[in-house]
Amino acid sequence: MKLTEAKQQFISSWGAFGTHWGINRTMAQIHALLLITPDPLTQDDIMEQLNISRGNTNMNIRDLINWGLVERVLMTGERKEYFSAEKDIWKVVKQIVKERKKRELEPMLKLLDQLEEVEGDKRDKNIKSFVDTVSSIKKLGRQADKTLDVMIKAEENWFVGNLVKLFK
Amino acid sequence: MKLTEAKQQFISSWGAFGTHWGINRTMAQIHALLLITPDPLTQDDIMEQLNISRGNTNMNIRDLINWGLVERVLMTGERKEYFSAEKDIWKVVKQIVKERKKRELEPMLKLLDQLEEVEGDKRDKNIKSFVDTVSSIKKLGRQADKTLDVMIKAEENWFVGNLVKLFK
DNA sequence: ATATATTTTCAAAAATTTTTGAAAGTTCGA
DNA sequence: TCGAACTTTCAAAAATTTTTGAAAATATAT
Repeated sequence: MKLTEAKQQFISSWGAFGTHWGINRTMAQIHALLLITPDPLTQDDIMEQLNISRGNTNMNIRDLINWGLVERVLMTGERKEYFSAEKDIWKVVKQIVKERKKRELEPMLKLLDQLEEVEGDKRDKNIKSFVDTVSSIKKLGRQADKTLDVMIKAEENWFVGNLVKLFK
Repeated sequence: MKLTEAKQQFISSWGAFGTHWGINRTMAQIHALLLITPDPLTQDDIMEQLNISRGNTNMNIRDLINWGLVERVLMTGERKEYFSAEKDIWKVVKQIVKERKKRELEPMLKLLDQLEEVEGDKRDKNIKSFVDTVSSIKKLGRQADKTLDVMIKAEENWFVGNLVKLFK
């Protein structure tokens, strides 16, 4: 397979992949493009390579920056802004985990705390079933939260080494 | 908070939560409803409680069954089909992990294998950057794949106990 | 076998999300 | 201060996803 074709494949699969994770196709594609491009790219480069409009490009780059996955790069003597993606995949994964934890897991745990305090007789079958479900989700959620905290701080070696040993 | 309100909140948040994970709102809501309802429900019960059409209900129940999260229950002497969700959250999580691994992670790893074999001189900066990215994603992906395999087989106690100790 | 209850399908409609592109805003050198 | 280069915004259009509901298919009781 030729490089051009391989790149194309990677970008398009990464985009499709993203949609299974609540990330829009274009955002994932821009990320993919920046991941496999050694040098920083401008908005125009990205627009051209992915065939998307200026506005779309701009918005999705902004999102990627908010996610901490892409950064603006200033080239000396150049007026245009350049963009480049973090290439260390372990760092990328940790960053995504960190953000999703903050955006999704933590608010969910907060809500579950409230729901657990539902009024009424705990012997009522309906109340019991509700509280049991909420409690067990909360318990697992808290556990996951702690586990992810450690993961976020860990080095890749730690993950690949220790954890895997444990699993044997 | 009253039970009715708490249930409503849970269902609607679970639905919103689902959309961040590429799952449609209704499917997540039906799942939530079945999780907190002690007895199995019929299609009509679900339609009524969530205010959705018959077709929509039917399709999403089918999806939930395909995901292995809901099962048909036959009530003796009843003609209608009833549905009930697995209530053990650890089992639910494992089932979801298992399915997503099969549907997403494994095909992605297969693709990366192919992409890694791109033609050309590895000293070319563009080829090198591409191959490096693909390889490192593959490496981490394979690791995750193995780790998830162990997790799928594990008991909840193992997760809550051993893993957490390791993390301290 | 027929009538009735129940489930499934799927084309069209509705809702939602994404994309576009032109206008407004900003930055910066001369 | 002006004007060109560049970036950002956002209402409208396009694309995509989800939902509806009525018709078709299937199952069951009599």
